[in-house]
Amino acid sequence: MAVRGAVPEVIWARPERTGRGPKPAYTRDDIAAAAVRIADAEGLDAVSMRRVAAELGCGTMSLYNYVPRKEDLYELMMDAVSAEHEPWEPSGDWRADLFRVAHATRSLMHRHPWVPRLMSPVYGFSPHALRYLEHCLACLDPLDASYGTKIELIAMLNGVVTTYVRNELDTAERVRALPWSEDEENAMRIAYLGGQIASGAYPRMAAAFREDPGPIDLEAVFQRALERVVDGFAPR
Amino acid sequence: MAVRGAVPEVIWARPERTGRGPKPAYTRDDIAAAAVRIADAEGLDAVSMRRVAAELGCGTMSLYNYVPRKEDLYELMMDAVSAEHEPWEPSGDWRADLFRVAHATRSLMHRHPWVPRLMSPVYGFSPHALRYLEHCLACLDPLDASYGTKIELIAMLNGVVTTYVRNELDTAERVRALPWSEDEENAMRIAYLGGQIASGAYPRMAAAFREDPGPIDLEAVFQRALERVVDGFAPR
DNA sequence: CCTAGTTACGTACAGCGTACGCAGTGCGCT
DNA sequence: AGCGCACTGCGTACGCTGTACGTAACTAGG
Repeated sequence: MAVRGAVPEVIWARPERTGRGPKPAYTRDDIAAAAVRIADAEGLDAVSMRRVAAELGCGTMSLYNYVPRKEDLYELMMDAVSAEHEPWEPSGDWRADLFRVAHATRSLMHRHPWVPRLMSPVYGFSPHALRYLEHCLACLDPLDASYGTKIELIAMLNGVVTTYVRNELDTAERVRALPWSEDEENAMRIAYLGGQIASGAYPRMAAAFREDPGPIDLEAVFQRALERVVDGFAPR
Repeated sequence: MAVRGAVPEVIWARPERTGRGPKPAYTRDDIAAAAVRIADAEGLDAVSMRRVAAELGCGTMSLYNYVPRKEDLYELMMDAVSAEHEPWEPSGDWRADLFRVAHATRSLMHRHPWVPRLMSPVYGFSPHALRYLEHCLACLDPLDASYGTKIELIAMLNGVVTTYVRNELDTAERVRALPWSEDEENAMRIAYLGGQIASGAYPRMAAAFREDPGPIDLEAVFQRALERVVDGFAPR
């Protein structure tokens, strides 16, 4: 009896090729790459089984031979982008190495703006995600702490990076679903916010808006956030 | 000419009642409460325009008189749960007050497990979200820092709380969409992870798993994370 | 060689967001 | 007072989604 449809099994435990029957026309990498290409160009919501199949040039239902559920397609996508994280030799300065990893993750998310939306611990155990985690732990070898603490630190740093970049990209990613332009979206939100502030109901918010911050350097704000998190864990 | 369908306007700027025509049968609060009830009981994906209309006892398209787009329904839901955040008189100990806010947010998310998935800066400017933000700033009055820094701190703390609770609830929320049970899901992931670790390709991960952490106290891990973030901002 | 298991793919179904048309209602203006 | 218009309520319909299922072609193991 052939295994049809979804079955309780991680996609990575499924062999790509079993030996019997015709040779598969595509690899998992082909499929993941096609899905990533669509998500990069048209947003995550454009990634449908039909659309990916069309991108590959096969029938919709053929895709289900490779990917039992849409959820598994997301898992392939997240693993594919994790593969962009090429591990390097740790320098011995764990703090600097951690910052380097964080900046690499941020730029990865800028290349693939849908990643923050998909970020979840359940995708943290794909082959390339494990390689990434192992590399982070290698960077932390010089730090004298338990693995439990190190993993807490990595999780928190990843969380902060994700949150931060999500805030950077959120409107940009969601604007695709809007029936109007990003400018109109921003204009209307600012107009409403201005009205609320002017109402006097939120005096501290009003004061915050009056405070002149000077030019905002997103890169600097990000770096500052990273340093604060790391300092909270291991004060210098 | 009547305003039909979506128009570039925040839902909060739309008056609930304009004076002309028959009296609306429902208030925004009714609608938000119905949607929240469904999301709490059956998960966020069960919240569809049809389902909410059915819950209210009206035709699907009648809902569009109140809520121009589904996105606005989410905005109503997020404001409705923000309203559960009743501001209190700050104690003068901003650190303790911040922790109290964070714990309240965490327990709110446990009551409404779909909140982390919806958490986004764009919902941060609804009436009750503004009230919440103003209250956080009030708690930070004793802290000698610019409003810019204070807002960075609040944003980071909220981000950490969201990330943390999302990790707690993620599988539980997503298990509803799975064609198998949560136990099977966990079992298969652990089985795969165990195999990978045993392969020897991830020595530090393997060491981390051999390390006996003793009983894990989620509450303590959470509190520790909060303290680390706050310490990173304002070392004692 | 045979046959079981696999690939490929068309059809079909239930559900989604929502555009549009029309009937009925009651406020505001003349 | 009464006309007209803005509004509410709602049924229908369109294009989209994930995916269950049936069928035909193919190929490797016994």
